[in-house]
Amino acid sequence: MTETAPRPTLEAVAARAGVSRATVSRVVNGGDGVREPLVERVRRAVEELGYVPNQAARSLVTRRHDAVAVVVAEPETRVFADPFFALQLRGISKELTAHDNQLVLLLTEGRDDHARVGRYLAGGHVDGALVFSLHLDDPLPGLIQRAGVPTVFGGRPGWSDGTTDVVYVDSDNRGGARAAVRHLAGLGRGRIAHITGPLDQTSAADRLDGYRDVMGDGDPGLVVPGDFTPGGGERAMRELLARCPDVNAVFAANDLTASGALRVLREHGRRVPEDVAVIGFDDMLPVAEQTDPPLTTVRQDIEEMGRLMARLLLRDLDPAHAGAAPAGVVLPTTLVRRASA
Amino acid sequence: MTETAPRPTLEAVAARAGVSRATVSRVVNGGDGVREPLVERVRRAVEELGYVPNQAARSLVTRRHDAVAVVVAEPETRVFADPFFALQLRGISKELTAHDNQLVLLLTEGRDDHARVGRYLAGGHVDGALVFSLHLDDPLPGLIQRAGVPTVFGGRPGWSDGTTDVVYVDSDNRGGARAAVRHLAGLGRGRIAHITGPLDQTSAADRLDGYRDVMGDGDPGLVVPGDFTPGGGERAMRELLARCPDVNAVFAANDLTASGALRVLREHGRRVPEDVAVIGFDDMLPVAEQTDPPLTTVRQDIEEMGRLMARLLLRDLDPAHAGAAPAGVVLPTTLVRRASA
DNA sequence: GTGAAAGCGCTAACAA
DNA sequence: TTGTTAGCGCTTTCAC
Repeated sequence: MTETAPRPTLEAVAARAGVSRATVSRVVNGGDGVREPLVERVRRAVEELGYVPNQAARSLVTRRHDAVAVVVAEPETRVFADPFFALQLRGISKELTAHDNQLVLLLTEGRDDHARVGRYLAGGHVDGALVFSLHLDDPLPGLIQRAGVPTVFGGRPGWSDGTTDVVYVDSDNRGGARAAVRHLAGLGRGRIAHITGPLDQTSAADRLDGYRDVMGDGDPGLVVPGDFTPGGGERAMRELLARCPDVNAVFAANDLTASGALRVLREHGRRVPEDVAVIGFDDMLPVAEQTDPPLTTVRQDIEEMGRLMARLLLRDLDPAHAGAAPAGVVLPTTLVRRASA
Repeated sequence: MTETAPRPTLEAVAARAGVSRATVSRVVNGGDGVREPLVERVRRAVEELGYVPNQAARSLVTRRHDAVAVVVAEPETRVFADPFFALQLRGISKELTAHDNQLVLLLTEGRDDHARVGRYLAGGHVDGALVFSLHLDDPLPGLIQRAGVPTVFGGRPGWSDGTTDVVYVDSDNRGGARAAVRHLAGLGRGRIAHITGPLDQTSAADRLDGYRDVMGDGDPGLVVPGDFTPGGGERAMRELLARCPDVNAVFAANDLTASGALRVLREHGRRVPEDVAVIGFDDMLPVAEQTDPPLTTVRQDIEEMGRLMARLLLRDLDPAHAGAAPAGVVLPTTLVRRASA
């Protein structure tokens, strides 16, 4: 409907400035090696004509796209139900924007989409990819690596055995979990339970490992499965209360889980933190600050993770830094004390 | 680091299949008007060589990109704090994917970004744009329209006076609000309050209008400002209780607001719904189902809104439908009864 | 320092 | 139906 007015080309700018196309091109791309007065003339012509380079034409010859794909596998709605994804995306967006790169979002939910994403990446539409690999058995990461596109993963991929050279950014889930459990122990709690996340995700598995680092092979009945949702937290807490009525502390795999647990504790008349101390994970503000009582939790800087992923990828893409990629970056976590523990 | 193997070109495929480039091009783009045996030969050559069309070269001549920008203005973190945005994005993504279009995400947060987005859209990188215009005074929509890119807005833009031909998708905020308030009235409640959203957003303004449609010019003290957050809901509810202790029903501008109100009501020993009935808006499952008691609310199908936005834009982009764009589409809302009213 | 010219890989007239 | 040819708008040697 809106008729596309024919946009001015390099040619037009060159004509107006009274120089060659090559000179205009040079000016547009930084202006090195062009004498000041000419630069000025060209700049003015660009301005007057409202010239904007045709990216397709440029990509055709440079083979760069200044675009990065962000691949989000979301078999479950959960990915969308918490702000995690959005925050990370924001971090990524900021960093890409700062380096004049575009963000192409690829949402997948199933086998068909995998093939599509593989094709797209292999098709050379983008310079690199940022991939969120949530599940241990996700075929996507492998597919993507085969596509031969420089990639940075968000969260440690499950199959990363440490020897392969995958680049990823992760939080120190294990260390954070340890800090949480130690804090509970330091409060004098002897019966510390853990409500896990879905253990096919490395983040959940790592948090469980952290718990075990501190607790050793204590009462296995104190570990109950959750799924990162409030509902899962409720179910787990009920089970816990039934099985180990003497539990006096809970380390929940994330804040949402903790909020569910909190609700059940209240229901059962257990005071928090007096009777049962509770710690979450994430420090998702809208959750952690709104619970009753406000949640002590392990904070991870999600937006920073996103930013870092983008930074790593762009560096990898930059010819100047070719091949200097580290295997993985793990961001620290910090314990945020509120009222629940 | 990963060396890009030189990808095969049309030329190569043509050579291998023993046909001309034009024929290969035809086959690759649908294969109309090419005899079956040739189609077959070309297909095989494509397969064997692993040929993938170079999108840049194609765009250069077709002036199509099969890509759509999604512009999200998010001056506030709030946009990210609830799953609204993510759901809409998902709907958009699904629809675009189904039509082989890519999603370029443009997140903005401030003046500088506006200019950047304007430049990008004017630069002809994408075929169209989907824009979320949240605030009345947002300069972005105007900027974008000036860029001359076909655009569909998410939510009625504030400046849309109904006469201009903006294309947008919105929920029936006003009708939904009316339904909610009528329901409360039908419950026999005489003192129905409204906690508003930020009134510089059309959705919030429309909900207030809906409330007024039913309540007329009743006690103005029953309308208190909120901001779509739980905290805002708490503050508003406290104010309400202080000002109109006889309030026996609350229509909150969204679920988050309602959750805050609920908390304060509980604090004050008011039973819900016996003493005060409460209705929210959105039917954000993680919120509405988790409140105590579960929230009666007005549901809007957010994912469908996203899908519809994409569909409208793609139709507008399709030469076959040129210029047949409707002004705005308003999706119905439905009252979901749970326990709070 | 600047310009001329040769493509990048593809599509779309136009011929055959 | 198939092939030939002329660009799309840009960057980039290579002369000048």
